[in-house]
Amino acid sequence: MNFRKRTAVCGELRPENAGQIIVLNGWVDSTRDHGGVIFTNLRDRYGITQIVISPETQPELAARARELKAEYVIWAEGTVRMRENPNPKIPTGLVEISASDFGVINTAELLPFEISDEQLAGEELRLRYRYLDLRRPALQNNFIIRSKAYQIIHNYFAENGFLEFETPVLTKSTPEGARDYLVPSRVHKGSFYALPQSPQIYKQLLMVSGFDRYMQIVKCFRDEDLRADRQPEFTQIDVEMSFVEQNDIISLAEGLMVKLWREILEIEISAPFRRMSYREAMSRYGSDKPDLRFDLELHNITDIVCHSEFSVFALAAAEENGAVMAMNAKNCASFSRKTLDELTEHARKYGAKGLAWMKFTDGTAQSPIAKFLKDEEISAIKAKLGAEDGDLLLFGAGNWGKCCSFMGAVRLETARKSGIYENIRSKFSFHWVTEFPLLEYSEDESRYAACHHPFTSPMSEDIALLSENPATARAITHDLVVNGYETAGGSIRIHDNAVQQTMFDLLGMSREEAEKKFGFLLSALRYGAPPHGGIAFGLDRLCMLLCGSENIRDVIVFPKTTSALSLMDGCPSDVSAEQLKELGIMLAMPK
RNA sequence: GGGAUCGUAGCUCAGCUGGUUAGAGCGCUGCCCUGUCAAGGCAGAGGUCGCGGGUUCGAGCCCCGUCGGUCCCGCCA
Repeated sequence: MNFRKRTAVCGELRPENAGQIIVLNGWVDSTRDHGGVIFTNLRDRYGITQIVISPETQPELAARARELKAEYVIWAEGTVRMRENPNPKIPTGLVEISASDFGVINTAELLPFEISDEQLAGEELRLRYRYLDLRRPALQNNFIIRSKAYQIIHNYFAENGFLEFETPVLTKSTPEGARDYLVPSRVHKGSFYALPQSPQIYKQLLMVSGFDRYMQIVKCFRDEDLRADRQPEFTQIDVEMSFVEQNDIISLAEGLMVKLWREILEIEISAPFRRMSYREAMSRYGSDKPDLRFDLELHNITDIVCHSEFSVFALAAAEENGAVMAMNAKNCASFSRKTLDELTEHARKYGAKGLAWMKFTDGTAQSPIAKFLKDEEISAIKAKLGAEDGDLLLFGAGNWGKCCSFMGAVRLETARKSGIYENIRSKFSFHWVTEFPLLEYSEDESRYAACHHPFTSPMSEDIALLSENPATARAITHDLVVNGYETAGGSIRIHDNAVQQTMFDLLGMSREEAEKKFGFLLSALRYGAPPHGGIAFGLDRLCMLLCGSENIRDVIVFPKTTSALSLMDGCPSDVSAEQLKELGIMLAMPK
């Protein structure tokens, strides 16, 4: 043993410990040498404790203390005592350790950046040295929260009679959904496993097996481009239940949210959460995952402007599924021309051709399109949107769905630009979006694709629509939206083989193909499948919200960059020719 | 696949319209200092301006390409 083992940690000492002789282990956070007195802050994951050495009475100790550098690992023994000058900024700030001895356990080279939450180094550098960045108290706190969440989740589901399973990671590639990560088989050259996008089919099969209540905290993999809230490998809380209807799944999920927020943040959130249909979410907020911490609702003014002389409005209104949508940005008449241009540019990114605006000041409407609108049209619009002096109205026109979604993007951007965002940072909103369309038509592939996944049950009242007008059929789905993030999603599944076959038919999948890809599931559905459904939570996004972060990398220990690289270990990387040969793989694109 | 933006000292950044020897704060090194906690004072070291090419009498700055970070669109059952 080359060090004195700690008898306390750096975050725990308080005035009541005064007089005790203790030993601390930790990292040198900083040293302040005043000549006549030397202070060293020792840090571990529990906190920071100040150690004091007095050169006058401890010349040998002081000489060694002057050799200490940032991030050395040391042990220090001493007496806890009250400080002459307390530091109210840290929990241990009332006490300090008067050192009697210390030793260096390990030295550290000069770090590539300072371990500090105050001024962050570039993210590229911090990712390259992720193990050092993870020493930062703010990041450590995120993983302490994440760890608490694991415990709460396991307990919650255990208390509710759920069994935990581990489903395979080497699985079968399926045609629907995201791009798969593939793993070549050595034994069967030319064949591949896929890493799971989610354990969807396995959990359904466990229902057929009679396990009734399944849960798993599980890694999932999707080979798609990254975002601030999306990583190629991420963690789901995967849940499936038998003999249930949608309400059972929803209330179970609500119970978990209440418990997480209560036990981690000491915030009481009220359940049941508000529910709205997909159609309502799209038409009122322009998003299937609206942020309901603020209003800025969209209004359909197609009826008011359908005969307008402003041709953009009139043409959109005349179009099939066309619409003119408007939003009242309260008190935003002060937006500059530049800000309005930026909003328009933002709308264009989401497929808008343009964005019209109208400001109300001193009782008059000021707008580039005012000259095309009749007074009665303007006053009808004003009345419908409740516009008053100081308000800014924003208008979008076009296909209803597209129009709603770019206006939804404008809604969020307006919230950011108006300062609404600043006031809602510490708020939380939870709500459900249900009744998603079962299918959406893919222009690219000239066929329907499942909105959720191909095993999602249609609403019973919409089953007839599957043959008449598939695009209008709704599914029994439930998405949990927290602060505008899709935090969980699920559905009641098809437990009837005939309905499942109908789905595959609609997806343009031949009987042979369906049999080849999903035959095992179709078989299972013929051997006594209970009605079942479930939900999967994005654990990383949940943790991000609990940590008050807007970036998923803050809650993933070793994340990838936007280009899916791991800067720390340098993957993905070359493999040897021997490895490739063993797998029967030849590269078509040698570097 | 596309758009925006960034890359200058170990770190965070400034660097004007292209013009002499590229700056600041922090950190680092040395010295001083008895109560700091972003300690303070004095002195010092430290630069392939991401990389490659081009324009120009002259490029950190302009142009083309490329690599990397971030954010977004598409994509993400």
